[in-house]
Amino acid sequence: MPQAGAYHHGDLRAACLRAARELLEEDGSAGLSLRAVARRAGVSATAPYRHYADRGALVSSVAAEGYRELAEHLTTARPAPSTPDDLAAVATAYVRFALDHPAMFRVMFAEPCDPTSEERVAATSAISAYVRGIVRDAFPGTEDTDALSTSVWALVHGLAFLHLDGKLDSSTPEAVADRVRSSVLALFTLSPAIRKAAPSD
Amino acid sequence: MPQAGAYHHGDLRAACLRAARELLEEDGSAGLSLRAVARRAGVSATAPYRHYADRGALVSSVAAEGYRELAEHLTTARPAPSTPDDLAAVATAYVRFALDHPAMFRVMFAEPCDPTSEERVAATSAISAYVRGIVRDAFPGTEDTDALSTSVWALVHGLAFLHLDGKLDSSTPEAVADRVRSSVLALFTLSPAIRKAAPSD
DNA sequence: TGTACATCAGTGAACGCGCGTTCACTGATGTAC
DNA sequence: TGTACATCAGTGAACGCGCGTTCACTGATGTAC
Repeated sequence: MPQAGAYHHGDLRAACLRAARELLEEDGSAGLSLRAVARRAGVSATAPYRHYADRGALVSSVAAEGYRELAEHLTTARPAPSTPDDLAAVATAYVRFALDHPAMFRVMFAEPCDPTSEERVAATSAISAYVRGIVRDAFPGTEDTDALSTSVWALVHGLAFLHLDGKLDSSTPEAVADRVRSSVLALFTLSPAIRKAAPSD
Repeated sequence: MPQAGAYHHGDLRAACLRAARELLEEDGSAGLSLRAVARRAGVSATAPYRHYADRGALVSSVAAEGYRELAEHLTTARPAPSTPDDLAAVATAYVRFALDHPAMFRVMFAEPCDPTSEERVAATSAISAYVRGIVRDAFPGTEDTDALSTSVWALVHGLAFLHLDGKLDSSTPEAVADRVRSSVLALFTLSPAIRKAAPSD
């Protein structure tokens, strides 16, 4: 019996993923094309069809890999986050990832591809579970952890895209980090004004 | 002297914008192509070049129009927002706009086009000024209004994209509205837990 | 008022491009006897 | 161990597509005298 995928090329499936990654790193505004991936992998334009049903399947795989890398990047930043401060650090890491890998980030989120791909769904829900975990640890008294987790993810995700799309200045890493940090913390230090303005909500 | 743009076609510049809008409304996942716009406007493929330097210029104009519409949509939702509750309503309107006009929203934010276009810059800063205004009114005691405004915008923007990209369920308008509402408010009702967890921040 | 001219919005053919996907194929690898 | 066969990864030509942009042009409109 063959070692999985060790026929002619070696392992074209993995090689395609690697090639796709390289292309995305090299051109931050690139779209991902099957042909370009094949070219980069040193293989005919149609070879990838032996491993991916169509372009969408490749994109989904690349995206799934991106989610895993993002998750890893976040846990590296703070292995056991448990305070608002840790949360801010993780938020910064998220935005940093987006800015350091813009094309990949767009493939992960902006590329319209099969939203039911198992790999993608699993990878995405891993991220939201991760965020939920941090929020639970950082704010143990919270009633609706799910709502708060969504808020946090959305806040950070929005910061990532606003920077990525040039709506917020991202010329230096420090400026970005400061903004992310202060944005995250600003929401958490609002309390006095809020409680006065909306006592019944 | 001619009435501005009233030569052969009437006003092709405006007709192109209208055509672009129609195309974006009809196909929510459409990219915007010069040729498709020309076709829809009933004009040869090259006619738009009399009015736009290139594709990017058209896209910038369309995006600018989108920003203006978004702003209008928000002020219609709450003409004089001044409470956290108003803020939640405006947030919901923002996300609703994104979901009702997905292709337009992507052109406005995800389409890589000239970020220095005067029209675009003006329209974008109008939005951020608007958000800042609400935040100032809703939370008069806030120290760093800019940071808080950025947070609010990012939160809402992130919610818009996470829904748009299928990371959050958007099957019914009510579900979306509830989630946006509770996400926005969750951040504002966090205070007790936060202050306990991060007294020195 | 009428004519000659300049302007310039819109045309249509053509360019070269990269794309996703199909198809019949080839040739290396693995398998049965 | 050796041979015949089946499998299947990768090939290469071809399809039809839509795109952005160029160019020399045409013909309607506006202007000067």
